[in-house]
Amino acid sequence: MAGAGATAPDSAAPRGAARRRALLDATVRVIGRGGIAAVDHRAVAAEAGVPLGSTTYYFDSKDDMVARALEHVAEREAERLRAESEGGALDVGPYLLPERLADVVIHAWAGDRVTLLAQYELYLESARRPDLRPAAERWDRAYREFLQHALELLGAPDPSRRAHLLCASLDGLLLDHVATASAPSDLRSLAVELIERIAAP
Amino acid sequence: MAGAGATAPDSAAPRGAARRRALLDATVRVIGRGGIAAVDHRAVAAEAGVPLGSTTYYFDSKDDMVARALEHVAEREAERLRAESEGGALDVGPYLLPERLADVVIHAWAGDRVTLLAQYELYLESARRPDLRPAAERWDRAYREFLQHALELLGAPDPSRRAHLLCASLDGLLLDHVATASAPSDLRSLAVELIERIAAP
DNA sequence: CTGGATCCTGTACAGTTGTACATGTACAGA
DNA sequence: TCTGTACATGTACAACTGTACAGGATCCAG
Repeated sequence: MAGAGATAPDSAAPRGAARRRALLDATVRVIGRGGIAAVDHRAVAAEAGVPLGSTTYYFDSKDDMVARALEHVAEREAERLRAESEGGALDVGPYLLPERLADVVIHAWAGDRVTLLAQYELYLESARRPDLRPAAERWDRAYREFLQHALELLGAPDPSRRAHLLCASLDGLLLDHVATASAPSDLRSLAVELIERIAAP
Repeated sequence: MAGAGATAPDSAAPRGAARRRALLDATVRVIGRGGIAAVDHRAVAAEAGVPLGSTTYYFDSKDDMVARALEHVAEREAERLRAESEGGALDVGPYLLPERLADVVIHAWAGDRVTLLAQYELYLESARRPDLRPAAERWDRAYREFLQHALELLGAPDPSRRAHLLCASLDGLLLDHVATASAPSDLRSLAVELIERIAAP
């Protein structure tokens, strides 16, 4: 109680944290629906249901807003994958693992095309803005570690390289899916085949 | 005048065609460097070295400009792949074909990161704008037909499905490459492995 | 040469957008 | 209760952007 902050229940979560998060979610939705070109203070504020002034209170600039939005989704995805990995999502036999893996990778996104589009948009933006690279790289790393773990369970050789390959391939598959709005069942079947082929000795 | 135009040597290429193309190329460069968000009449005009007024003369609107830019790159890519396929680019033995194929897919892009970024940006935009879908689909189809032809040469079963899989996977690999600016030699080696695995019986 | 079509461009302007800031309000600690 | 700090927002404005358009240059058939 003495020394470090005692009475404050949550010094890491200042009062405005919820609103800040709401603004970030709104930014992601705006990007998903209209691309980064559609991001402006007024659109984001309206989407979040807050007044215009809030956007300049929580973010230094428009670029900052986009940068935080990337960190936001990257952090969320990384955490989700870690949780999925530590929880027993992959604890099925090697025969079922490819299906299970495909579901984990796909399912979380299948329902939310807008967020998925925003993720690609932000990922692409990170190719152009060096300040966005660290967050994008953490995201990538979490994704690959997740896949590597699965590949190890499948007994695939050189799992690090295979994870790289699988990460990129599945990304492409998902991009194709989101662009063409293909049927989810087709996507799943293609993902499973891809996983099996890349895991094969 | 009577009947079909006789004297006109090139009724399909009106006088301003070159300038129009220059504007489209400029648009692609602007997109590649700053995303679709960076596209505005003045930036494109400056990039093309033409006055502002030209942009409104050749395009109905900013959206139209972006749409034509997508059609421009899609058409160019489709033609390139068809030419590559009909010229003997793939006429090597099945042992060398994967390497050759990887080179064709990669090499044309390796040198021009900006154009590649623009292509992804535009492809993503086509996921949001229905009017861009036809061009994006023609692009996709040309890409897949090229890959299918190669897969047939490799004796892969179900080449249509495999081409779909390979198309998406290579796209993902390239996206990863362009985002992380990875070494081209790594990219090539990964692409070859992917081709071999997807072509395998 | 003439007339008309096409090509071209500088300028103007209304609408939009990023951002600053003055003016508050809520709340924790003294 | 007082006070400082974080939270909040309406308003203002300079800069930017899309687009219209008047007027001019160039070309070519007749």
